[in-house]
Amino acid sequence: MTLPPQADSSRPTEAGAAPVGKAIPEATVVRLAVYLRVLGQLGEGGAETVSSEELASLSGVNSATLRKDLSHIGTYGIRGVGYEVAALQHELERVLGLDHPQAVALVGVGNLGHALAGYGGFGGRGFPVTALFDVDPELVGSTIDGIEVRHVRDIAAACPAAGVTIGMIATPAQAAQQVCDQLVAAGVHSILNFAPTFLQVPDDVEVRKVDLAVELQVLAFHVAGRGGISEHGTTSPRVVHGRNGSAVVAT
Amino acid sequence: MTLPPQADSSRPTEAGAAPVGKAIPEATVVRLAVYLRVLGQLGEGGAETVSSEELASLSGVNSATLRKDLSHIGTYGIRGVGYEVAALQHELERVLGLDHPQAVALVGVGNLGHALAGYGGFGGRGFPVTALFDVDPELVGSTIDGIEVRHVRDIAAACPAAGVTIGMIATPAQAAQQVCDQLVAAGVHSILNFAPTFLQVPDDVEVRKVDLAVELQVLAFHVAGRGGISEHGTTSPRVVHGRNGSAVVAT
DNA sequence: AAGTGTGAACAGCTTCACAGCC
DNA sequence: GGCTGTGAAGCTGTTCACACTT
Repeated sequence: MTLPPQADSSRPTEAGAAPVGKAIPEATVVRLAVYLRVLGQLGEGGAETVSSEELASLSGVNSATLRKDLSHIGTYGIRGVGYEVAALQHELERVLGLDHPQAVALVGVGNLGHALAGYGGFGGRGFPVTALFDVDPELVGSTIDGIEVRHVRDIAAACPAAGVTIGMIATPAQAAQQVCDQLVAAGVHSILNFAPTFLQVPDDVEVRKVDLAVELQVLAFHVAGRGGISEHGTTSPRVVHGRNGSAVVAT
Repeated sequence: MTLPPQADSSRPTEAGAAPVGKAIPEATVVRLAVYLRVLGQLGEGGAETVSSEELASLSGVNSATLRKDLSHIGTYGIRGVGYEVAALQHELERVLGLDHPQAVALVGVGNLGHALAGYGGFGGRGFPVTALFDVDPELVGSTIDGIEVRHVRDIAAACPAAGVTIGMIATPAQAAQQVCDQLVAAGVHSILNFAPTFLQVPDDVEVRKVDLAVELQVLAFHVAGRGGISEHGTTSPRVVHGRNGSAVVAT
């Protein structure tokens, strides 16, 4: 067994016709999502413009990093002033593909899955959960927030019908690969994996993983005394510390 | 498929006296946790030794990366043979600080928090949840899996008493910073943050973040067509595959 | 005066390639 | 012969520093 040695990070591959010239680094994409959230909070707070310094600080990154990130998507700042909150927000939404909702399918409605299904945050933010699957006879047929839980074997049929573009796997590890294969067969090319296993997928499928056990173990490592300390993020930024206290975010 | 990485880096800072000579890169620590899981599976399967090639492939990384990672913690391989599964497993547990349990406090027992509290996986893996907190009067006083939910204001008193070393924040964004400050005041130096906000903490506190909205947005970006495609991991590794497993879903 | 955009320096992590040991 | 351990090379992403704009 072996595999394609692919090894890179950002790919030069241009899959679609994006209005952007070059490829955007993965690390940058992650931060763009963070900036977008902060911009939303700033907008609610009534701010019209923000400086790179301020936006960076609220996002937990270095201001040079932020400016470079934004330079990847074009130039939307005003020298001497900063960025227009609303304009930048819309631009980021467009780049991230949030201008139209992405239907999500959730497989595995056990403990964690059930919580994810009921987690209102998704639907409101452009990620409506439109399909639920499980194998447990007790669950299949029941409904959660108005969505019926169907049997995993229906994935191939139900996902396309529901317009699903993103799949979330919250099953036990042993089942994850199989479920993943079914999602892929159903045309789902983006998967968020909560199961503690490495998923093998074709080259045109994107998998992101959230592994709670690993997160805790990394923290344990730091508790044990080794390692430096800083604000890392799984998803988040680099380091940077801030100052303790002050600066409260609006939300 | 491929994949890059992550989001964080490492710090040179040496916080404690570890038996290891140099500092271990953050990226390496994350992968060590992954290797440990795979070793556990191999051990259950009866394997005595593994080659770097096999372990790497099952973990989704390049074999050279794996060997370099292990070289950071000393030399436990046998040239011409591979690694002893059990020995390496114990060594990794030791390095990650898993030889004694880390008590976890969970703040925010709403939707997600409740699922995390009930998620049996933690206690069994050395991370017993020993304290729960919330502000909702409906929840305070109730018990989940035998643990009483206490009011957030008791954090400072209850955490030290329960021997808490790791805190998990699953509150709404607006409350997160305040809760974080209280955990820090209670002596908790390692925090796993599920709230969508950047937490400001003193230099000696480690924060890791899990942001579901960001994960979905990054996936949306790929659905939208930009970006290369690969197996990324929030937490996870690089590439390479494992084998397709059979097994049925159990939930 | 203030703040963006960016070339260039820097740092860290990954991969190669091979010497050395079993 | 097979496989680990590791110096060296290659990359990617981050940070600096400053020219340029408003």
